[in-house]
Amino acid sequence: MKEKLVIIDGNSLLYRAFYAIPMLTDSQGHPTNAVYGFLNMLLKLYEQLDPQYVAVAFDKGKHTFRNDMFDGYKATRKPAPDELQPQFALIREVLACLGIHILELAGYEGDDIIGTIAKGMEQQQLDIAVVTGDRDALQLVDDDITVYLTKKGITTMLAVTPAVMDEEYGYTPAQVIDMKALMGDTSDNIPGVPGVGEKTALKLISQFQTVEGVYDHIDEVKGKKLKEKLADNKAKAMLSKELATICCAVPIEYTLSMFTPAPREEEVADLFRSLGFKNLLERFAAFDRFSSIAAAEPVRQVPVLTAAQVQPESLSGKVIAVEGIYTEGVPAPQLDALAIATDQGVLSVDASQFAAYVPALANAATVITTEGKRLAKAVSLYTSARLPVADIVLAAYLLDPTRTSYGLSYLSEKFAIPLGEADTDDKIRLASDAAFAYAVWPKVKDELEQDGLTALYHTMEIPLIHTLAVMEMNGFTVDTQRLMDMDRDLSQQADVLEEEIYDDAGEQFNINSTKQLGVILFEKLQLPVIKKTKTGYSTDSAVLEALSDKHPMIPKILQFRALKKLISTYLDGLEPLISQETGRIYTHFNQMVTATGRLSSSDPNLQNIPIRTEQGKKIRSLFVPGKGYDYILSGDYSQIELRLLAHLSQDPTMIDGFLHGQDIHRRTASEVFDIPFDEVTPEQRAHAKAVNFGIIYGISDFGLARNIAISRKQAKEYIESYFARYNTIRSYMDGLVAQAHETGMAKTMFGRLRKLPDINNKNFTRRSFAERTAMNTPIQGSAADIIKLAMNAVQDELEKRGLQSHLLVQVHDELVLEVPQKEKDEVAALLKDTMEHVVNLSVPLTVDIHYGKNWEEAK
DNA sequence: TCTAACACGC
DNA sequence: GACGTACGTGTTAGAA
Repeated sequence: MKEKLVIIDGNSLLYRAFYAIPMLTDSQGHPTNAVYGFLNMLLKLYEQLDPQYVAVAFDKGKHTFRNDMFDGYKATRKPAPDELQPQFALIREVLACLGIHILELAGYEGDDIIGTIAKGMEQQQLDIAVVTGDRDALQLVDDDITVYLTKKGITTMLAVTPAVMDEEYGYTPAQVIDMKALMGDTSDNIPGVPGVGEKTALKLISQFQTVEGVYDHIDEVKGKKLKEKLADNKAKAMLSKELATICCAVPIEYTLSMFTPAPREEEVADLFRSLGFKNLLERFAAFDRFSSIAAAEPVRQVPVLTAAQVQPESLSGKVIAVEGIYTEGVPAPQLDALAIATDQGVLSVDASQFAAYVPALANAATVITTEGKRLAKAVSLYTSARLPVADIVLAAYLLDPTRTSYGLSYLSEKFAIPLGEADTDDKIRLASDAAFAYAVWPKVKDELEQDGLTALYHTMEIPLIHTLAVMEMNGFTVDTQRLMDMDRDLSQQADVLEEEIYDDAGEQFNINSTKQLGVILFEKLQLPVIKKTKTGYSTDSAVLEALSDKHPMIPKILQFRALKKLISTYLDGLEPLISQETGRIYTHFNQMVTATGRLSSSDPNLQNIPIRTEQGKKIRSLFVPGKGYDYILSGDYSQIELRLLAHLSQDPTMIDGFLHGQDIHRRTASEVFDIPFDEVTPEQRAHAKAVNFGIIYGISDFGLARNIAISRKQAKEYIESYFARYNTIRSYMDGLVAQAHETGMAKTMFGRLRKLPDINNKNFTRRSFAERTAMNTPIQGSAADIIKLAMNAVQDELEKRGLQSHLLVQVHDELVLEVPQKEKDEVAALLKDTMEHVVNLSVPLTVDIHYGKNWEEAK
C-alpha cells in the first residue's frame, strides 16, 4: 500500500466550517465555531483517509469572507467584522500544537501552494489527495491526484476522479481553467468575459475545448451578441486564463518530514480544554500519531440518563427542561427528537417513547424550554393538556425587547451559564441545550423578579403562548379558486398597463426597476425631480402623485404599481402557502420581535392584508370561514391608543370627549384650532387626526409635516397648540421623559419595559428619538398588553364554554374569528364583552363588532 | 447574499 | 441651527 499525503486548502475549509457549525463560544465567550468545524473536518480526514502525511495551506493575508463560497446552502448569519480573524489565529495555534505544518507564501493563493506540492510529490510514490471546497482545484484532478470536494458545508466529501468529473460536471480537469477564464470569478479577481456565465462557458468549452480554441474559431460561435462580447474582451479572457491557472512552480521549500505531525504534548490538552473541545481531544488521541496527547478526563458535567432511570411518571411535579428537534408541518410541527433535563441529568428520549413521555410533560411542575410555542404545538398532537411552560427566550425578550435575536450564545453570556460542549451530533447537542436551559432558568426567574416583570411574564405572555399556538394551528381559510381567478384578471390588467406605459415612454424598459423608471421620467421626459434617494431619483408614490398631471403615463405607473403589489405579495405570495389538505393558510405570530410588545406576523404576514383601496379589499374578501363555519367575526378596539392616552394622562378634556362618545379627531380639531365642534372642516379634522396619530406613534414635527404635506414650521405649531390646549397631556409626557432620563427605560401599564440607552446621548437625534420613544411606548405598549390579555381571555372563554368558534388573527387592535351560525350571537357578545372589560380605565373601551361572509365584509 | 427602494398594515 | 427623524414584513432589482 502506498503512503498517503493529504493537502488541505485551509482557507476554503475555514470559511465552510464557519457556516456549517452553529455559533459556539469558548469559556470567555469568543466565537469558536470555525475552529471547531475545521478541527472536526480534520478529524474526519484522519478517520476516513488515515494519511501518513498532512499539510495545511493558507493564502497569506487573505482572510476576508467570500460570499460566493456558500452557494448551495443558506447562511443564517454574517460573521461580525472581527469575528473570523481571531478564529483564524486560533486555528494556527491549534495546528501548531498538534504539530501540523502550515504552508503559506506571500503573493500566492493556497491553491498554488497545493498545486506545487501535489505535482512535486507525484514522483514520491504517494497517494495524493487535495481537500478543498473550491472547484478551482478540480484542474488538479488527473490519474495521480484525487480532489476531495466538501459538500453540504463540511459534512460530506466527494472524491473527484476524472470519471466523477465527467458525470458530475460535464467537463474535464483541463477544461476547468478555460471555463473559469470565460466565466470570471469576482472573488478571485478574475475578470472573465462580461455576460458569460457558467452555462455559456460550458457550451463554448465543450465545443472548442480551450479559450484559444474559441478565438481561433470565433466565427463559428453562435449568437451575434455573444460573438461581439467575446471579440471585445479577448485580452481579458487571455489574462483570466493565466490568473485561473494554478501555478505549480511556487518557490516553496518542503520535505516530506514536515508533514508528519509532532504534537506538543504539554500544551495541546490544555488548549483543547480551554476551548471546550473535550470531545475532539478524545478523538484526536485515538490516533497513534497523536497518542501522546493526554486523553481528556471523561468528566461529564451533566450525567446521561437512561429511560429506565427516568420513567415518564417520575416527571410528575418536577421542574424539568425540554428541547426538541422538529419537522415543520401543518397544522403542528412534528417532534423528531426530544431531550429532557432533570435535576439528575439528561435523558434523550427515543422516538418510540414520545407518546409516553410527551403527555407526561403536562404533569411536570414546570417545563423549561427555549421554544415554548413550537413545543406547545408539537405536544398538542399527543395531548390536549396545556404544558406548564417556562420559556427562557421569551423571558429574555421581556428583559430587553429591543434585541434582534436571543440565541443560545446570548443567553449563555447574559446569564453567565456556559454552553455545553459543541457537537455536530444533533442528539448530543439537544441534550446539552436542555441541560443549559435547566441551568439558566433560576437566573432568568431572578432577573424577571428584579425588573418587576414576573407578573407580566406569568399572567400575560406565558398564557399567550397557548393562545398563539392555537391560532397558528387554526389557520385561515382562503378561497383558492377566487384567488386564482383574481390573479389571472389582475395580471391581465397589469400586462395591459405595462404595454401602455412602454408605448407612452416610447421604449421598453423594466418598469419594476426604480432606477430605470427614474431615467425614463427625469432624463428622457425631463420631468421635474421632486425628491432624491441616496442612490438616485426617487419614484415613490408621493413623487408620482405630484407628477400625475405632468404626463399621461404617471397615473398608469401608479396603477401598475398598486396592481403589481397586490399580485406579487398577496396573490402569488399567498397561493403557495395554502395547504392542499385543508385549504387554510398558517401564519406565525411572533411574540418576541417588537420593541413595544406588539405581535408580528410572518410567513405569511396576515397583519398587512390590504383594506384601504377597493382593489385591496378584494384581496381581503378572499379570507373566508372554513368548512363548518359560517361567518368571519371581528372585534376592533375603537381608538384604543387615544383612550389610553386619556386614561394615563388623566387629561380632563380628552376624558370628557370619550365619556360623551364624541368623534375624537373632530373634538381635537375643535380644541386645537379653537372652533366650535360642529364647524370643524374635513381638512381640519384630518390634520387633527394626523396630530393624534403622531402622538401615538411618537413621530417628530418633520414626520408630521411629511405625512400631511404641511411645512415643518406649521407642524411644529400644530404640536405646540396641541400641547397648549391639552396641557395635562404635556405634563404627563414631560413626566415620562423625565422618568426615562432617570431610569433609562419606558414602562407600560402592565410593567412591560423598554430600555432606552440613548436617552442621555449627546447626539440630539438619538436623544430625541429616545425621548419620543419614552412618550410613545407606554401608549402603544399598553394597547398591546390589553389586547394580549383580551386574546387570552377570549381563548379561555371559548374553551370553557366548549365553543367551536376559533380565533384566527390579531391585527394590533383587532381580533378576527370564524364562527358557525349557531354560535354567532353568543361569540359576538362574548368577544365584545371580553375585549371591553379586560381592563378598567377612566374612559370606556369600546369595541366595534362586525361579521360577514368573508374578512372584507366583517368590517 | 446583501442592500436599497418601495408599499402594505397598524 | 444641525442633527435626520413610528414599526414590522415582503417583493423586486441590482451589485457583488
